[in-house]
Amino acid sequence: MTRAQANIPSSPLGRKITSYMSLTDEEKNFLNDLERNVTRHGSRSDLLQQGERYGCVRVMRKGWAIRHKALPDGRRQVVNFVLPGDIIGFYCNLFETADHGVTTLTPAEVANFQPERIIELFKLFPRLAAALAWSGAKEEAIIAERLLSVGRRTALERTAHLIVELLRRLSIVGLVEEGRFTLPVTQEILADALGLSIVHINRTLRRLRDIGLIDLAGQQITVHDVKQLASVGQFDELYLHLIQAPKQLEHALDTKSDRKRAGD
Amino acid sequence: MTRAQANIPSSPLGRKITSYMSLTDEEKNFLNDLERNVTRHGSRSDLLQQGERYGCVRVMRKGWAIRHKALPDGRRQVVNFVLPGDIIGFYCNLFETADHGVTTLTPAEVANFQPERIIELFKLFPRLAAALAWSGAKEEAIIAERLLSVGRRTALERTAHLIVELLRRLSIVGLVEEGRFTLPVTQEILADALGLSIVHINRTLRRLRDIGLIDLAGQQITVHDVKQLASVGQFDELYLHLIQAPKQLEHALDTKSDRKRAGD
DNA sequence: GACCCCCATTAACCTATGTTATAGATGGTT
DNA sequence: AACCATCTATAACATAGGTTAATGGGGGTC
Repeated sequence: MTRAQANIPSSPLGRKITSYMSLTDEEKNFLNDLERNVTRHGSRSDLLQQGERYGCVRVMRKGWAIRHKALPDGRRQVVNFVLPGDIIGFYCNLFETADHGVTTLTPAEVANFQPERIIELFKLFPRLAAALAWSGAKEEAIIAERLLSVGRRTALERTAHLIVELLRRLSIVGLVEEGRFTLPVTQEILADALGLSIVHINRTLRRLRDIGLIDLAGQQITVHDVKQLASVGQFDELYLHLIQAPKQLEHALDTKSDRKRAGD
Repeated sequence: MTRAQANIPSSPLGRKITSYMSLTDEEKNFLNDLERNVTRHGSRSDLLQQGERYGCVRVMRKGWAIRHKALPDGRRQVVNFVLPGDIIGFYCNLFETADHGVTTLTPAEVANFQPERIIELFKLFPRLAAALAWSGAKEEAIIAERLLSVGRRTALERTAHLIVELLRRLSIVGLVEEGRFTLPVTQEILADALGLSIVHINRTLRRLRDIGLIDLAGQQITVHDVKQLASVGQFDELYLHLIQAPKQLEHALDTKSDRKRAGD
């Protein structure tokens, strides 16, 4: 348990949590240990199939994936994009079977661990438990925002919104350079994420290019004016806050509850 | 701390958790104590406004509410229905401001407690923490399923699906009698939940009535043949499982992690 | 009992988006 | 270099669902 090593969490998960809450060496070691078992997967491979029994909890270390649900007749909805540092099936392991599938979009590096370790974590490291809970709440907020998109935004607004969302999420993990990032996604997947047809997503992207808001070159997308794109997408600042860090989380964990506990 | 009292949790939350996991007296007492501070609200009153700072965590004891998000120009999406026993803003309290509003649809009875008590709960009762985490995951699953509805199901399918969902969720709390329950909801709210216009929801409900799948009399809705309605809505059995109890949760908490812990 | 407001209902018309079809890129494989 | 599978791109056409507008019912309230 070297101090120097422990202070630089090698796990993307640890790095993500560290960005909004400082961790003790013990906590960092636990996280690093969690992610010890890393597997590699090709592009377009299923990490989890809808209807399958949940196996282990996974953390995306490198690459992209999608969470998706399908109807019996094949219609499909992409629920969310899984980006580096994201957790897959954290709580869901408590369910009997998966109600959604997870499929990689690129070659991916994934850390795997047994769900029991989550329970262990809940018992031994309440601060980590709360941090992960927060992370789960964030995921829910993202899905709810997408529901608003699909339910109430026009195709143009939806598409603009998604691009801004991905830009924001990727910048946190350091994957955006001067408004440019890799979008390893076919138009079919975009369509399934936005509840549109593949033809209409094509039309919509064309419009965004014609307006001059984005540039597309293969899988490279460049956003020229984030503010303008955000305004087209009616991107909500509140929702933005959610993607950022909760300042009070650490404070709450360190101060308030210790006080309470002492009083018990 | 009377044993007899503790065994019958008076809190709907406690009752809900008890339905899938047995609780110790200490845990029950903690939950009962959480819900000590009950407030009453009229119909159509805001329990939380979008953009507002989160105040306290709430548990719906009686009545219905909706979680909703709005766009600047007034378009609105109902994210979920809050039914008796549901928690409002559990994890979200870790956020700076609410990204959604919560409004009652009926007179309501709500229990309130400070977010610090959640942290307390995480530190003192890991089993409860896991149970609540599971509850949060269930909520996410419901929202994801609605996303699938709005993104990929037709108006008729969506509407049928929602009715079956509400029927299922309400039966768990004992609010359905012979396929009949109260739907304290205007067509405008249904429209906002399903991403449809108010006119089209009307058309769709008429179709469901004409087919003979449902009966509407004021706020009383009767489902004649759940199976058929579920099949119209492409209601997924997997998703159904999620609404039921997780058999393994208690087991996992009692067995596996204690073993681990002992080994430490 | 007259007035209102909110809500459900329907009809007529309109449009954003879906569907079908075709052609051209792109990139990997033999 | 020819082949194949995917993917993008457009055009032409179809439709599910949106919009506008008008009507009527039910339940408060003065």
